[in-house]
Amino acid sequence: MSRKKTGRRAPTESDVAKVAGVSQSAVSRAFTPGASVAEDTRKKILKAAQSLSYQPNLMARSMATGRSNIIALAISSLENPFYAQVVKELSEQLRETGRHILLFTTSPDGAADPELERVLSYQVDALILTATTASLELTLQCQKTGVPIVQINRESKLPGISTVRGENQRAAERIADFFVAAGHTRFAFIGGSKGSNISEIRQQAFAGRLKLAGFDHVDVVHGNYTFEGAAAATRTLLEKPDRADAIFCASDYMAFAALDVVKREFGLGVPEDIAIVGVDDVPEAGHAAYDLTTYSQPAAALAREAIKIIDSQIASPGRRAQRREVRGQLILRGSTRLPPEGVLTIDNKKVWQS
Amino acid sequence: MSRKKTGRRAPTESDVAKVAGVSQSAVSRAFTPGASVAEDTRKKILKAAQSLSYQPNLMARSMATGRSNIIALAISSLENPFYAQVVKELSEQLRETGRHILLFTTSPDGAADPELERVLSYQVDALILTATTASLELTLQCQKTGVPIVQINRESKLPGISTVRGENQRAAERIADFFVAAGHTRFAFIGGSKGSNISEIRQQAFAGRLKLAGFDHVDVVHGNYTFEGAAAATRTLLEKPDRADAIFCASDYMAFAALDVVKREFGLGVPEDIAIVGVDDVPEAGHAAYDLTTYSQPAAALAREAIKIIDSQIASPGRRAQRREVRGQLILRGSTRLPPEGVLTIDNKKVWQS
DNA sequence: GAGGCTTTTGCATGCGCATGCAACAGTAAA
DNA sequence: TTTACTGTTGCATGCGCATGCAAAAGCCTC
Repeated sequence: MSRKKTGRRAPTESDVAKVAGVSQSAVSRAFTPGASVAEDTRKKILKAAQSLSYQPNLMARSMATGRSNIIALAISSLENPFYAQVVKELSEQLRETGRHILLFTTSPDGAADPELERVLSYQVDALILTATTASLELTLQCQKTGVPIVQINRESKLPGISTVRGENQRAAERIADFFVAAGHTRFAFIGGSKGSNISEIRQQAFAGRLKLAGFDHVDVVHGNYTFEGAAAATRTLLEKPDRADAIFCASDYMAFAALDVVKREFGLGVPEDIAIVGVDDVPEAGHAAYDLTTYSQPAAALAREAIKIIDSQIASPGRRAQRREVRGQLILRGSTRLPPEGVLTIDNKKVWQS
Repeated sequence: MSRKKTGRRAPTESDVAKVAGVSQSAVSRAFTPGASVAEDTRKKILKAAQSLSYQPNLMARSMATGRSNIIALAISSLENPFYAQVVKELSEQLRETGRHILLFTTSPDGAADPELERVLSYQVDALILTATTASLELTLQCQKTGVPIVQINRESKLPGISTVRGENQRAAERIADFFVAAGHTRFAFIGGSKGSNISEIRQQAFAGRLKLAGFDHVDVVHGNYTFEGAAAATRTLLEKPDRADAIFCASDYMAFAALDVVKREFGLGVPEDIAIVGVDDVPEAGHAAYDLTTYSQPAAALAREAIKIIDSQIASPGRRAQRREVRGQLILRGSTRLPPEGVLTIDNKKVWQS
């Protein structure tokens, strides 16, 4: 009876058509919003489809329409809760418009990943990169075929790549101001990888602002956005003779490592001996174990903007690449001491508005 | 010149064929390992493909072959680092065989998610569920069309669903033994959701084993596998008059919440006043901020087994559902006091071998 | 150089769906 | 009743690739 072992193939529109006594195209139209079908026949068709538990074959639909409703997401550092959050937000928000994510985990330096070049084989409607950057080849390919690329949290010199990010410049400056206001005098910065432009922007802004306040030196080390890397970087910092009393970390995740090392390995007090600030405001930053002061970078908003860009690029393919910034704020917790003024409580959170 | 604005369509096999001066089928064969093509023509074709930067259209290939090389992954609780790790492992291991993940984030009770029913529209080769369970309808659909389903870390009563899990029973019993050996006398269990069978298995095994040792009562609360939920559950526990001195949490992530509440909110000492043990051994458990004793459940191995099952089911579709267990061990850290004996140090980690 | 083989190639078709076009039915207006 | 539409339907085709089959081209052997 059955075609082959277990695998009788899934029902197709033709099967439904036969049952409903109509043509295959009628069935197709019944499932195409806005197509021309009489209400009666549509009902008849839907009933037949139901009885066969028919599901449209999206691959075939993609072939016919040239639109797959699949968005490729390339990501590194999934162990960093911030990026896990971004993935979750993107997935949920895309789902609202019936789209789904094809996941590519890559190295932090995505430009070096040949696997990623093959992403276009899947006929994805767009490409989102988070915590990675696109190679030149990939970018050209995408432009040629009209596939929008958006990078979240990584800048790009390449034209044709849109970007979404938090307030890097402003965050770094505010943190510098904040440290100064709280009376700190010796500063350090734990950056991501040396190649990460975002990290460098923060570093420049941080150092620049401190210079204005009369502090010429910032101790800079790199944690490569990993926990172990940041821990090692922190050790380097703390072993120096005139060690910092205020550390700005380029991500919360690295700040957690710094906290671990400062408190447990070196037995120093936070914030008495050393103040630590991160960026992102991941949920863990609010947990008692870390209780980290941080400049927020809302994942949901980043995801939303990225999707908006994609949609606008798909709607009008000629469109130029866009750059968007999402606002955040400095959220005060126990890893820093409070400056004498400027502390407000909003929505049950302490923030700093100098 | 150009077809439409920016979007000149991607080159196809026919385009390559024209350039190489062969037929489309020759091109197809050149890209099909094991197909019959002369070495010369293959080279000629590859060169032509290169010059056009041709990429095969995987949608079309899927249509023709009935195999998409896409695996659907449904997951909830992505904020739990354990599951982030599972995603990462699955992604990386699947990539080695040229397959990719189509991501579905769902609620913990996936069976209630109608969106997930549509997963088969994508013609995925298999379906992996982690931290969720499949509905009956979905299961039937999959069986009908021969798509294997594997659940990671969730049991299933439905036939036809394969499962992969850690040592739930054994973990719970070992932890019970361990608590007793360390001299604890009042026990509590913080479970996941009431519907989670895995959580219940652990609870039963934990309570059962304690009973054997003469302890009849275990305080049970539920944290729904969320941080906030576990924190609330812990508060409930600690407010009781004769509160526990040893808590077993059904996941590390919930254990972190418990630690936060115990230490900061109630100012109790860990492990002096209360010992806490989790399950998973996520990287964070080893971080100084938590330093959690836990029964490990290696994500890489879980992913590997899941993929093995999928492969075997794809290879021989008639195959029955499989159930596999991945071994772990009790890793001792600072959230528990050490029993007088049985403590070994292996690979720089303390484990308990009674 | 002819017959028998193997290897290589092209032709034709199908996968499941969308869609332009023509045929058709139904309705209202003349 | 005829005409002019509007709204529905089916037909035919194409999306890009894989593959069975037959034709063609080599290759060997005698």
